[in-house]
Amino acid sequence: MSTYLDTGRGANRLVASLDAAGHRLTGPRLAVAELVAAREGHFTAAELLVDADRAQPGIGRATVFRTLDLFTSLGFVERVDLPGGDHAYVACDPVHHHHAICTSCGRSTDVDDVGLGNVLAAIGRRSGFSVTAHRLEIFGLCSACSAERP
Amino acid sequence: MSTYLDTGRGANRLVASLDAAGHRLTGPRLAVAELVAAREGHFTAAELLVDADRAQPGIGRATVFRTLDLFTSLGFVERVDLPGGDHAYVACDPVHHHHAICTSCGRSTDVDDVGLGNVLAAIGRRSGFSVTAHRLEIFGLCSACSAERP
DNA sequence: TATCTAGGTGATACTGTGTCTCATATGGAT
DNA sequence: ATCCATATGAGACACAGTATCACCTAGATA
Repeated sequence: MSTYLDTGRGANRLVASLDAAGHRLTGPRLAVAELVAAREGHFTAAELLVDADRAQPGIGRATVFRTLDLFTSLGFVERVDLPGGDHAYVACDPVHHHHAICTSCGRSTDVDDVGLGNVLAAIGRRSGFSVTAHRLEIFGLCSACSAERP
Repeated sequence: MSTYLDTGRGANRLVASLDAAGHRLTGPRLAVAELVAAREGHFTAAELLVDADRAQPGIGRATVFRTLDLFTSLGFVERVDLPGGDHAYVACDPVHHHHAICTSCGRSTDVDDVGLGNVLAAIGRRSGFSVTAHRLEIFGLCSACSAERP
């Protein structure tokens, strides 16, 4: 779970990032940042829209999507595709990593590349494919949930 | 690239699969199967709809989607998510594997699990996560395209 | 071969996500 | 305090995918 979008200490990072990329720090952006940070695990655009409307009535639908896009491009949020094919978003650290998504509670854990690089290199060697990007999503039960239902 | 949906020899497999699962072999299904097999690499639903309308005018939009769903559940087709976030489909073998998608020509190559199992096991061990499913998509240049533009 | 029926189809309307446009508002540089 | 590029909100739009429902047909049965 990320802390990069938390209000307080974490917000500094967001502000710095927006600033560095020449984006303004606006009310709606802060509001969306707080809503995203408040969410445990992944959420759909629809859920966030409901949140946004409750937290700050009058915030535009387009603005929420735009902000989500912006945060995605800054790496604070990532789009994931659930096993069912639905789209969702998760707050995360702006460094390369992957998500392990709990199918029970919905929370996501960031995991690093533990050896995946080698796997991709092996694939490239075998197939002549020159790998430039990849996406790995992992689904299962987080430690808390698998303890609960063994 | 798969041969499972090819007409001729490959169609046997499709027929057998439909039959085994208690599905009928109908005209529209064969037509869609041929269109999918004729496509090199991934394609969007929209593209297939255009194809379908050209190949067999009168074929219903819903039928194409239904057939795509059916083939997906049989494993002959898989949904992939392009880097841009768009959905696409690819014809493929009905065994567990991953796709390496060429960002230049769009063709996809099936790759097997070369060591990914170990990676997932390592992730599980580290994080206490009990992995039940995963999705790996690889993007880059296929051998032909990377030879062309070095 | 004729009959029967569960499963499949096409037409159409609908839902939901995400985008576009454009007039208005505002952050933050000066 | 002023100014203007950037951001916003409203609402129309585009598109993917689903639901419904009357009709049709593959293929099992007799």
